[in-house]
Amino acid sequence: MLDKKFNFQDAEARIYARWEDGGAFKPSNAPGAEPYTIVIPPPNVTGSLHMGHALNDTLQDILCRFERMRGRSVLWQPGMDHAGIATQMVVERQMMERQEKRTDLTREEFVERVWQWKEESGGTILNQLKRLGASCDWSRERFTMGDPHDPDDQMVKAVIKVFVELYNTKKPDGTRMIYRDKRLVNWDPKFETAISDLEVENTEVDGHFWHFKYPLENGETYEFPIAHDEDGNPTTWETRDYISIATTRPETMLGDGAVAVHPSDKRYAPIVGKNCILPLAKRPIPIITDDYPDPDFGSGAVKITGAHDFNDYQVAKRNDIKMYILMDSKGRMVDEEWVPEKYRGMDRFEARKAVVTDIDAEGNLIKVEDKKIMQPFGDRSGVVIEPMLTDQWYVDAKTLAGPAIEAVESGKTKFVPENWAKTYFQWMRNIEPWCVSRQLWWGHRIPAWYGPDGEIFVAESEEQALCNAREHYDPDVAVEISPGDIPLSGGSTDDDESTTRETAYIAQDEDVLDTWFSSALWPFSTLGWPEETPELKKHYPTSVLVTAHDIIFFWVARMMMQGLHFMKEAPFPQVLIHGLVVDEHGQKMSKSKGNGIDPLDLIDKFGADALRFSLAAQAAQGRNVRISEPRVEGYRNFGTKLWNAARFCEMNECRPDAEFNPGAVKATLNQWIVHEANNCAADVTRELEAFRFNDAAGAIYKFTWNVFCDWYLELAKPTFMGEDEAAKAETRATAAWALDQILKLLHPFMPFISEQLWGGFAKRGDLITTAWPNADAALDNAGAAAEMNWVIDVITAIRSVRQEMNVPAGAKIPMVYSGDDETANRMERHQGVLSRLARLSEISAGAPPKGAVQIVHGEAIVALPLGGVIDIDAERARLEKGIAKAMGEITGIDKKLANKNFVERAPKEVVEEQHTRRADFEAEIGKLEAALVRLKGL
RNA sequence: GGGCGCAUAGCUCAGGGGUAGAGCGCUACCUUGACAUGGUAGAGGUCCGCAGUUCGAAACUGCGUGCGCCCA
Repeated sequence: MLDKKFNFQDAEARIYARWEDGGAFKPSNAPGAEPYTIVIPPPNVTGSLHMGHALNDTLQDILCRFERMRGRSVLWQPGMDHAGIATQMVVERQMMERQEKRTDLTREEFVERVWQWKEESGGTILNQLKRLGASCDWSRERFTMGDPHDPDDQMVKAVIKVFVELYNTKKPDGTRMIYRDKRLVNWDPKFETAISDLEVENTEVDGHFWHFKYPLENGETYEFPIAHDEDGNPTTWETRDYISIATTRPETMLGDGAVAVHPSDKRYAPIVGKNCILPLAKRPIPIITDDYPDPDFGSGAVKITGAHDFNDYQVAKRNDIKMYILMDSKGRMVDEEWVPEKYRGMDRFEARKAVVTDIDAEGNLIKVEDKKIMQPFGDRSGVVIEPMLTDQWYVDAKTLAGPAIEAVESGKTKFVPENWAKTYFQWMRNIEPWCVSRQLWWGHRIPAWYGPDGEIFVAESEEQALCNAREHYDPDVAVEISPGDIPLSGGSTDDDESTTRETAYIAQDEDVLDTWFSSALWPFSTLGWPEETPELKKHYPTSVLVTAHDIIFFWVARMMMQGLHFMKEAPFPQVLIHGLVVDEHGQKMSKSKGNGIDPLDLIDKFGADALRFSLAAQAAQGRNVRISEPRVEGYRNFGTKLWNAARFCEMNECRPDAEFNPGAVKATLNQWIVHEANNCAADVTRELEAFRFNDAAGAIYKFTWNVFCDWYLELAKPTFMGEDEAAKAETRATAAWALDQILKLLHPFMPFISEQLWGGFAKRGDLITTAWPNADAALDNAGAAAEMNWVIDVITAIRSVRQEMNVPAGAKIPMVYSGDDETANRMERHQGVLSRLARLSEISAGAPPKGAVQIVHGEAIVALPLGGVIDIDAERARLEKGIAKAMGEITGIDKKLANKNFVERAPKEVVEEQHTRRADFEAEIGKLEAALVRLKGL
């Protein structure tokens, strides 16, 4: 006997272990099983499960379980990425607590610490995924940094190979697919590394707008208009010996290389081409024209700081303006001649204050305005990002993007919903060179070595780099790896060498690769690439990628580019973009808002099944998922409902029968539930195939609760309690079969409770690997459906009137019906359930007795003689309300039918339908009016 | 400034050229032998506004309003 409720706390871990130990998560080797593959969007090794993961992984698990039951050879490939900055940050913070600094250690020692940390505390998220029920093949777990104990780890090999191959690929113009360049990057002064655009969060903050005077060189003056008439023509001028500029970042003025105005701006025409003197630095800089300045904004003149502003950088490049680097890696003013001594070494914010004060002291501060400004922050560090001119490695993303765009344009890869293709195209078509170097210690070290002459040797190994270098240098020169960090130029003879050969020392690049550089290879590196493994052959391309839209740029785009380049085929034919998980008010969950809900808490409280079902049931395409406790609680209740239905089945000895043939049942009730279950299977299958998780979940929910529990089991009760052993046996077997259908269809959504109930009834294989129920048109039975729906409607109508007439719920009352032969037959056949569910004392045929409440049900009239208890006024009102409603419908229909255009142009069936409806309402009114007449006869 | 999306019951949302739906909440009644994490019945809607297409628009198109998100 089942307990009163499902004890998920005990069951979940036990069931999960059984699946895993039984090998259910491994791709099957069944002959003919088509592969079905999903690579997990690798969570960050430092991360823990949040709602976004819960949704993402629930949807993937639903698909995997669904396809596994459909007989596919399913591989859900799990693993994590090494999250360069985040991980380094975590380990450094841990060291800080012990009063240690990263720089106290050598690079090797620090990296060793990171690995140690990973062993001890990394990857908690993977265990959390197990609690969610994720059916990943854990034996294939991969990590973007590879396995440190395996010198031949191909996760590492893959990254190096990709880098080297891209470097060695020269385009027709002679440039390489990976190259080194000096460009403006987002610099994070806290982590002292470049970061990607996507790791920058722009936030509006309260700032200031400082207006400065830049005096003209040699005391030049010009007439500047200060008043205009209605047509905008200047009417008053003043003589100026300066140009007015404004900035939100005053400290950058020390790096100005020019002042730009719009070529059409007449106000400044007289001084274009002349110089002004940069305050403080006392450097003459030119006044130039460029389309960038907006004449209507501020003074219309813009200072150009090419090395510290993305817009200015473009202007400076266009106009060949000198760029002055102002800050070091920590954001402190540099010790360079163009920075006045006073500011050197100052922090950038300190320098800002000093610059403003000093310009004011010079009399060149015009005014300060309060202004909302968009400020870039590092999403990990939280500090203000500084645009900086640095040397970095770049991937020629533009070239890689070509095939990636084509794949989506041609439909080889489809976004679901397809709207997201626009976002993808917008990003891809405007793609910038991809900066892949990071100034960190944790990550894949860039396989590039520098020689003393600046020559770069990119190679898959140190040995190969040496080899390349030996070819490059004069045969007389010995080539060795530099013992220090910096390549030693030339060098003297070695002490212990008897030769007098010169030695060229080469040294490896200090930097590491962007984490996404390795994540981009995930769909093939995890399958064994660059080896030609059987897994790679079988599971690439994967079947679908499931992710939220916020990662389209980060990851989807990059996997498309690398997959197409190295595998010559897109990594997935479909990209399913699901919504974000937000709180019950629609707000994005975030730590700072404190509105985050921990999925583990919900699992503890309501079980993994309830959480999963909540997420799936709300995962409508194009919508965010709002999660709230009451909702999850509701689906926990759904599980309990199912549990109790199963318990009821058990009590009534409904045992699954392997020989049972649903197409051969005799009782209408059983034919009907077979029909309904079959429809449900069709619905769930269709919706899952189309990624409409909410509709799939809705279909199984409705069938379970509103069809099977509310009606089938109730309608079956008289049979279970009756004497007809044959009917009892058939109904028992049918109930067991229908419950089995429910368990199978529900399994992808609620794997634990379904598996538990499946195993609770009979000794048979695990549900997880049981065949999915395919809909079978032969099981449709419209006749049975019509009859049972009629029964249900009669019961509902009687119940409704009982409540309305305040008949005590427990009281049994007689019913008298009149109608045609079919009605009589149905009343006869279903009298048991009618009397039970409508609480009738007897059922008889005949004219409605006096003093009876009368229900018009299709062609039949169901009368309930209530004797003295009936309130004649209330009954009259009830009947009149029914008449009024039907008349209202008829009025509407008549209006349509009176419209010539409708009758002539609407499809025949639609017109016909209106006639039928009208006749039905007409008949109903007739019956209701007759009922009124009888009522008056009381 | 560019792009995307949303507006349907008190709340959260499905739906979709002809007849308006769910969950939660609310009201009343019910401890009937699976289930009170339950049952039965009910109240509740100018489907944001305006115009167009159409025989017919809540649905399709355009404009407007309001609210989100992304990119500059």
